[in-house]
Amino acid sequence: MENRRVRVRFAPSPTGPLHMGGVRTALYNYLFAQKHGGDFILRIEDTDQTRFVPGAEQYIIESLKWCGIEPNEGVGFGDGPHAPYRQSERKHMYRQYAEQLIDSGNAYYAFDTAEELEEMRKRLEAAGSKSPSYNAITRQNMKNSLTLPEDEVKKRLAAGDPYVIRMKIPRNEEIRFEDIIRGWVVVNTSEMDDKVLFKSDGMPTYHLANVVDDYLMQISHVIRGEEWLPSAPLHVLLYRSFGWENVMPKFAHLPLLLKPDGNGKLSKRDGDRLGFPVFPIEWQDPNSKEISSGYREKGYFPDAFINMLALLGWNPGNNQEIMSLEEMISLFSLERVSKSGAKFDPEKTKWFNQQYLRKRSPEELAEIWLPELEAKGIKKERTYINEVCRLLQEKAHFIHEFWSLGKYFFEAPTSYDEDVIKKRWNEKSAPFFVSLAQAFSALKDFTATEIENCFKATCDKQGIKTGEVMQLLRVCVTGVGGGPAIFELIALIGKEEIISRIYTAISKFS
RNA sequence: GGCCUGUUCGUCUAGGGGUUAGGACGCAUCCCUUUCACGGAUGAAACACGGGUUCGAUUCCCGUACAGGCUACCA
Repeated sequence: MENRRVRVRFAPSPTGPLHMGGVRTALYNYLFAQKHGGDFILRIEDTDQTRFVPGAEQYIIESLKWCGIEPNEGVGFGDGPHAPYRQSERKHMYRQYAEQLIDSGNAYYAFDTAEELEEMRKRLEAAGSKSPSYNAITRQNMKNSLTLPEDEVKKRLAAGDPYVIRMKIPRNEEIRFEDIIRGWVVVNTSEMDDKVLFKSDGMPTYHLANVVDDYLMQISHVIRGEEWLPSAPLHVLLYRSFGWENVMPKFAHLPLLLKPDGNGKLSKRDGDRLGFPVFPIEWQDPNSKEISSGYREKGYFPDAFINMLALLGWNPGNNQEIMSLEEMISLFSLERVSKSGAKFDPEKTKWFNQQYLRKRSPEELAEIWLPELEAKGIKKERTYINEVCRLLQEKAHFIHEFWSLGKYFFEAPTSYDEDVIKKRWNEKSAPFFVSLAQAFSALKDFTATEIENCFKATCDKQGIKTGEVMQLLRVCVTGVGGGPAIFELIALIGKEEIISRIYTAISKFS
């Protein structure tokens, strides 16, 4: 049991787009599995038919693929020995386990209607109960197979009366388990209620399906969000009731992702309000048609996104922050996951993207940028675009900034930085630029060093300090006051075009 | 309300009975670049509070406060 094969799962329900917190949960599962040479399974928990959202499952699969954290077993990633991996397709498997629990005295049939349950809650509240629930005490006053005569139960079942199966939580017992991240957690069963395990629609609830599937799929570690911590004791009890204690997975409950400002967990609303995506890829709600932005569409690199996410609640113990997936795998451990929730920081996310942008080769960047250029009708040799990318990559956080940062690589400026012109352009400027243009046209090798030498020589000849005209030159050829190394830029754009741009500027400002 | 979990710079975090409490993002100043960015340097900035335990607690224990999660025939 101690040396059992590591098998973990990510088990979302397809009720909407996958939130970045969910992506992080998937990531930690993936890292853990890879680290230990184990399996990572994607299981779709669609036991609630009323909350099914078309497209959500496909969205989850596509998101994981984009992030590069692919399960090696499960829905959308190839069937393994435990197929199917969609709980709706496993429906027929659960009833027998619920019945097994009834036979062993750990569960019972309950026939109460929604109205009767509501009535019970009201009654208990009126009587001053702090937490009105269906439990060891209150179940005695309800309609279930513990209170009804045996033949009435049989009659009701035979008649097809709607029923649920509830867990019979024992009285006053301490349930304890050791969470890898949080240590020992102890809960008394008197705080727990008789949770529904099997619904009247013939589907299991999360609790039953989750435990049964984890058992059947031989899951060794359950790594999930902190919101599951309160129900973990129920799951432990379930393993015990089934007699599966010796193969019960180890638990690790991850801290939550919190909103950047104020308090509370990160929600879709925060993204809208503060202007950042909370989803890995774009999602369109099938009903409202409302679109939620995604990191992919916003121009984030998947590895930058994943790197940022990995460090939100985990750190490798050294000061390294930029890590490839491979490095994360080798460094990862659940013991180094922090206990407290982490506020998401959109600014740092941009920084991560910048780091990855700078690490990319100009060729890779060009490849990504190309469609945008083509859409703009730009036709340039690939080597030229590569060079533009090389010059621009130090200046940007995102590829989509390239165009506004460097469109002058493709077309002459149409506007000029007025502040620079106003400050620097004087009666000596026009003659200087005329002689500079002439000197440029005489150059045989139009290279950065030759251009620089030529520029300095012209300054000397005209008795002008380089500082007086350097930025003017930049504005003349690019229209803007800042940018990449000026002489490299000029060399790249090319002699003829540069000379023409200089003459245009002279006529404009004189 | 009840139960569970948590609390180190504004944020992500390292650390851990004796430290100048370290790093990163962001911010500020300076250097580099006659630009912008990058890079470099410097700076402001934290152990929630109160009791214990101890020679000594930010670190261990207990309370309090605050925060979050859960409290469905949702997951």
